[in-house]
Amino acid sequence: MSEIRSRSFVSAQMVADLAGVSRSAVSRTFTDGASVSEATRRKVLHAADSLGYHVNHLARGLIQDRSNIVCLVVSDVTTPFRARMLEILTSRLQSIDKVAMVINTGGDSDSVSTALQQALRFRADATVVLSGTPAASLVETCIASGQRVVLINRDDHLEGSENLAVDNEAAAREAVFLLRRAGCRRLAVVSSEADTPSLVARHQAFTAAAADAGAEATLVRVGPTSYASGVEAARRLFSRSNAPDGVFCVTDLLALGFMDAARHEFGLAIPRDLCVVGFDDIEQANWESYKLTTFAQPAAEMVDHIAALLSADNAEPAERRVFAATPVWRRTVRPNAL
Amino acid sequence: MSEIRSRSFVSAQMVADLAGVSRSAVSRTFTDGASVSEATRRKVLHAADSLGYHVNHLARGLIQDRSNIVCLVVSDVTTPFRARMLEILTSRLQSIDKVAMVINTGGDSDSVSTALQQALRFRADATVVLSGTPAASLVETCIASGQRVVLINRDDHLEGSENLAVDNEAAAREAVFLLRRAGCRRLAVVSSEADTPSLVARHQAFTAAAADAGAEATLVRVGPTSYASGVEAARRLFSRSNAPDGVFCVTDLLALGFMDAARHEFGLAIPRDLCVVGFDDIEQANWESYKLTTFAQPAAEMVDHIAALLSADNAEPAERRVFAATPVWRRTVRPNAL
DNA sequence: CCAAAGCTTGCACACGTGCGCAATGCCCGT
DNA sequence: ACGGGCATTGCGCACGTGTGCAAGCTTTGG
Repeated sequence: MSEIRSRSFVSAQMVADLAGVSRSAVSRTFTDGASVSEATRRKVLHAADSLGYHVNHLARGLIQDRSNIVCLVVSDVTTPFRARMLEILTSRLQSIDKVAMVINTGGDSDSVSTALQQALRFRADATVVLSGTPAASLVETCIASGQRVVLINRDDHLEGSENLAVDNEAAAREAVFLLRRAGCRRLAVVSSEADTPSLVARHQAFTAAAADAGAEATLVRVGPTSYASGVEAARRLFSRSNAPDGVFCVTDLLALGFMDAARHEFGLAIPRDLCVVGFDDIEQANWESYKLTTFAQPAAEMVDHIAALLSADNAEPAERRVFAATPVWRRTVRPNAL
Repeated sequence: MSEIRSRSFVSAQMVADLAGVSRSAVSRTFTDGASVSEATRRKVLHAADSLGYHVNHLARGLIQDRSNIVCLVVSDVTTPFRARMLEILTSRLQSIDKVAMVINTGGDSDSVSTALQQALRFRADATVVLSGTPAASLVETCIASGQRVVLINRDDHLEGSENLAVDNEAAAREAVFLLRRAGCRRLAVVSSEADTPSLVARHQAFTAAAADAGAEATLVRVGPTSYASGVEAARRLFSRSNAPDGVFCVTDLLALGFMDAARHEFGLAIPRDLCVVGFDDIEQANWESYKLTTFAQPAAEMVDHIAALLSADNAEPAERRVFAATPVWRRTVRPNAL
């Protein structure tokens, strides 16, 4: 039984032959709003079902001016916040009859270009860049080809792209306010060495806001944006003299590592000895061991907005849309009245 | 400036015109192993670059017997283990020149069928089912059409599908052994109400192994497979008399919730009062607040195996491949010599 | 009973590509 | 010089689909 396994998808022609109608009738049966009589429609559906026919979306995408494919460019999917964006985006896209093609850029900007090329090659209707910095020239090509390009948390506004961002500055200012109201004297901000625009914006805004308030904030940047980096940041901050008592971590993941090290390696009590504020509101921030006070990114709203952008087919002028990050009060910052 | 935004991808013909060659030459330039002289190749590449040309993979997939698309059917992407599988799978697929199309089934088995239909419609080379139970008839259609179908942690061996599984029974037996060696007298196993075959296999094997060892194990099944369910399971187990002192949680996520509730709500010390064993070895299991002793699923090896399956084009007889889950020793089980 | 109008249906073209086939040009050995 | 072999090139077909157009059929109104 060494039969050759070759592709043998059933085509509309085969369905038409079995149903005794023309191929057009088959095509119309599976096209919304096309004119088919109920009788032939039933014949076609019956034949299609018994043959296991499914419309070839590759061929359909060749004819129509949309492939119903949306490319998601992302790196580091294991990061809880990214995973959540993926979760919401994929199911939301399906609800508007599109399908997600996920391209993992593995971090380096070189492969972001590769990702955009894949988006072009598969004639994606749109490309959503969740992480990484795309080459401007490729973005131009995408837009010139009629693709939509959605950039999330990028500073550089590329001509013709849609931009979503979170108001990092406001959140960072509010973090300073919360920590100082809790009575914290020595502030610090923990970030990573990644040059992600949103992370840089957060720690820069934090130090600026601290300076405005007459306080000084030490900045620590460690490795990648991970739990381990949070641990390492705590080691650096608490090994030196003049250790901070109020810390803003630009990411929940950093905050959780930071808290664990502060507690278990340095015996600090949170929020008594140390107040911590995070950013993202990942699921783990609400775990009993952490109960991290943090800023929630409105992931669902952002995805809704993206879905609306992709559904609307009018060539509206690309606008930058800013979302507010709202504080989620838990137990790592002392309450107002100290 | 109300110009209509219409799809205007550049085709091979346009490149050919600009380069002064035939369209075939353009096609061959972008086809591996085709015969093109260095001179025309350069002309074509130059023209393609200045026009922003990218091969249309939809059209290519129409001709060839492979689309280079692999469909990943998954639900609940935020679950750390699923996110890790996605992370590894997407990047591994890219390394063998395939691209991942992710279909989120949102849990219900109805949409698993929808997912398989999408895989058929986009003429995917293969479909990898990471979660959910696909309808047998649709799987048959996929295989009859020449698609590969890879099922992960499914019991029912569907004809023609490739099956990967983890040796849940062996791990569950070893969990019993570890807990009894640590001196635990009253065993329990925490699972969810989901009918995922692998989870059911784990808790069934655990109770069976416990019975073999002359011990009895209480089984608690709570809601979905989540952190919150672990919390709830702990509440149920420790509110009753005869509380367990050795618990196997069929998932790390359950274990972490279970530990947090045991510690913070019931004041138990781990591993002194209570030993806990998990399964999956997600990143959070290694966090300082948990340091969970668990069984590691060999995600990378499984993905390598999938990649090998998809690269090989021989129609080898579908075989069920079982991977061993190896114990990762951390700090939630008392060491051997008590 | 007839004309007009509406609904269905089949034909044929187009989408962008890979590849088989034949033709052309070039190089080399005798 | 000449024939044979080889690399390169262009032509044209095929892939599976959506859709405009015209023809056929059915219904309706008078």
